This record gives sequence, C-alpha cells and structure tokens, in this order.
Amino acid sequence: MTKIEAKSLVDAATERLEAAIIGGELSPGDRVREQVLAEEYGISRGPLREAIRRLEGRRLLERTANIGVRVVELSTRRLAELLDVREALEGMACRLATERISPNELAKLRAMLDDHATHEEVRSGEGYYQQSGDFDFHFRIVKASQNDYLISMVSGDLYDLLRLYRYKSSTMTGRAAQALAEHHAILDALESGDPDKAEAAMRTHIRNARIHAQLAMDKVEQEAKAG
Amino acid sequence: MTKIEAKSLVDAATERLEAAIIGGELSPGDRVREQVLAEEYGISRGPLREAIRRLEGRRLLERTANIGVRVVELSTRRLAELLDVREALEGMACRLATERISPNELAKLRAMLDDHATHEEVRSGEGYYQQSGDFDFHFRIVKASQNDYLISMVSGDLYDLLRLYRYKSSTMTGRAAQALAEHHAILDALESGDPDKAEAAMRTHIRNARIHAQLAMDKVEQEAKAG
DNA sequence: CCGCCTTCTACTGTTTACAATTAACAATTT
DNA sequence: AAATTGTTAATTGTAAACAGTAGAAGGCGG
Repeated sequence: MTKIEAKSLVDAATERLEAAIIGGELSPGDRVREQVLAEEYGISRGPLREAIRRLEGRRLLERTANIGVRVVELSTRRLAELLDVREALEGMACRLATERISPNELAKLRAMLDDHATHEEVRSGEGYYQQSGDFDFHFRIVKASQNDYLISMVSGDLYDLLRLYRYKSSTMTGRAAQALAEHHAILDALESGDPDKAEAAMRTHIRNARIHAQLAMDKVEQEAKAG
Repeated sequence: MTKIEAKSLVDAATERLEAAIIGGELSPGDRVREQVLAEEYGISRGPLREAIRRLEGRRLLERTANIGVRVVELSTRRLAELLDVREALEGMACRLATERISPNELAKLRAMLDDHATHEEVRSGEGYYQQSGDFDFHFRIVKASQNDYLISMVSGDLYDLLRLYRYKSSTMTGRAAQALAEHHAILDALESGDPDKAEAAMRTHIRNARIHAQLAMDKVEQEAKAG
C-alpha cells in the first residue's frame, strides 16, 4: 500500500502501472482488478481507471467491456509486427538524424560505443549491455531526428511494448559483439552525412536483431512445448 | 443534447468526440470543458474524462494540469513531422503488402483506380476525390500488409491527425491527376512483386504529397499574415 | 491614475456511493 | 448423471457530491 503523491494522481498511477507492467510485476495476460490496484496505490478507482484508459491507448492494456482489464498478450506474431514498425520508424529517425545531428552529439555517441567495447560482457558475447546501452544508443539517435512525434512514438509506445518481450526471453544473448559492430556501422553512416546509407544501416541492424529475437522466442516456445 | 446509448458510455463518447474534432465541430486550439460537453452528450463527467484520456493518448487532445483540455494545435512543423512518420509507416506497409496481397485484392485496387480516372474532378485537377478515394486506396494497402499494429497506428491515430490538416487547408487541389498517376505506379510496383520498388513508389508518392501540402499551408499562413 | 493584493468564481481533480452486468455455483428437473 | 435454470457474489459502469487550484474581477493603497 505504498502511497502515491505527485502532480496528478492519474499521471502517477499511469507511471506506476506502466512500470509494473514493464518491470514484469504484472505479466502479459494477467488480469488487472480496479478495486485491488486502487487500494494498493492508495487512490480511488476514478483516477486509476483514467490511467488504465491511457495505457489502453498505448496498447499495453486491453479492456473487455464488463469483463475486465488484462495486460496485453504476447505472441511471436505480435513481436514480428512490432519489429517491422520499429524498422520503419527508426530507419526514418536515422535518416532525419543524418542531417540534423550536431558534431558534439556525434562525438558523444562515438565515446559511448568506445566505452561499450571495453565492457567484458560485450566481448564475451553475453550481451548484458543490451539492457541499458543498446536502448540508449537507439534512443539518442531517435532524439537527434528532432521529430517530436517520432520520438514519442518510438521511445514512448514502441519501446515499452518491446521491453515486454525482453523480459520474457532475454533475447540478445550472444549477439552483443555483432550488435556493437553494427552500431559502429550506423555511426559511420551518420558521420558520412548520407541519409540513404544511414537509414539502410539502421534498418539492417534492426532486421538482424529481429531475426535473432525471433529465433530466441521460437526456442522458448519449443522448450515450453517440450517441457 | 442528443443522448448516447451504446455498449459503453466511454466508447460512445470517445467516438463522438473524435468525430467532432475530425469533423471540424471542434477546431484546433479550442478549449474542451468537461462539464459542458458531458451535459451535451447526456452523460456525467466520469466517462467523458476517460474518453478524453483515450484521445489524449492518441494525441488528438492535450491536457494541462489544473487548466483544461484543448484540441491539439496545428503547425507546419507538426505536419512535417506527421508526414515523415507517414512516409516511414506506409512505405513499410507497402513493402509488406507486396508479398502478402492477394491477386483478388490487386484486381480490386486496379478497378478502383480505373474508376477514379473516370471522375471529372480528377481530370480537371480539382481533386475532390482525395477525400474518400485517396484515403481508401492507402487504407487498403495498409490493410494488405496484414500487420495489425501497423494498421491501427496508421488508420487509427495517424490518419485522424492528418484529417485535421485536410480540414484546415483543402490541401490537395490541383494534384489529383498526378496523384492518380502515382497511385498507378504504386500498384504496378505491387504487382511486380518487388518489395524495394513498392516501398520506393509509396514513399515517393507521400513525399510529393508532402511538398504540396506544405506549400499549401505556407500559403495559408502568408495569407493570414497579409489579411 | 496605476499597480498590487484580496476575494470570488468557475473550472478541474478526487472520492464515495449506487446501479448494472457478469460469471460462478447450487439446486432442481429430465 | 447431465443439463439447465435460478440465485448470489463480485466486479465493472455510472453518477453525483466534495475539495482544491488557477484565473479574473474588484477594491485598496501608492
């Protein structure tokens, strides 16, 4: 019953509920009961319902009339759909960033990748760095596109959904080294100033990640079937 | 005070409010007062607030804490942002559709374009057909992508926002003939089965529409300044 | 006459209580 | 014994009352 106290109860509840979903506290398919959650958050059902509606709009929750609210269900198909959209959106972001990113920001990105290279997890191919480092790299490029709509779509809605999958199967094992190389390729393209090349590099990277992610999910599914 | 009576008051209110915004009943920048609107729809503030929160998530409305809700403001910059996203998303949709569209659906699209060609408005370059015909053509291709996430993003959120602009400046005058030609080019690419070509054709089309739309908006703005 | 402070109004934010719908369980009938 | 129907408990849907905040209007002092 940890209380919430912030600007708006709806905002606070939204953030907290979102965090609970992304953090795995609430699993995909779980039922969300208004009364229970409202009491847990120390608020009444009104604001909580409004928070739910927001997340509903962002496709993290699904409501069936008179039945209830559930955390969105996961499937390989949905993941494939998300990654196609991600390829399109981040490809465009990278294209736009090519002409808008500052030399300063470019230097920072370069430093970031250099730093990643020193991490043991990357060289050994374990890929823990994906959790923070990868998201950070992508996020900064999206921000450099300076397209607010794009930024909010990708980093708000899309990444949230993707994070759900990351929790289910820690997808990125064994790909860290290759991913880092691809990041360098993206950065090179950005520095070259060629938008076509930049978009292509980003899309190749995401497409590779996609192949890997889906293999991992298929594997998880098969194991579930077998076990 | 036309009453609403349907599955859920929230759903009904959402649809009606959305229609009011898109239909121009509520203009961009207009304030939305909860009490007033609730009475107009014959419901109480609770459901209405939830409906507002949904549209907030879809970026049709903006809420400032303790101040109120406004219909989202329009600007050339925002339009440019939307069209960049549209290019990315519909380009991807067209790519996916290339490999998934049925011969039957292709034939229907072809028939549709043939029908458009007979319309006088198109040949004379007035372009009324844009309102329904253009949206229909694009919508069907997006649907043919069979990517539900993509479909809901484009036809749900994105088109709604774009429709706002269409109301402000009837953008597409004088471009109907060219647009139709571009539609044919897209269809040809789809039939060829080459995803790269199909994506490129769609993106070219949207980029051209974008140039035209922005010229129109700049013109409107300059007239506003002058008048 | 101008500017600042106070008060008041109107709106949004939140809670509580009530109504309606659903799903589960039990009892009765075939 | 199985199926169907009635009843009940739980949960969502809705409304209305209450609280808090921002902006406007008016009065007071400079």
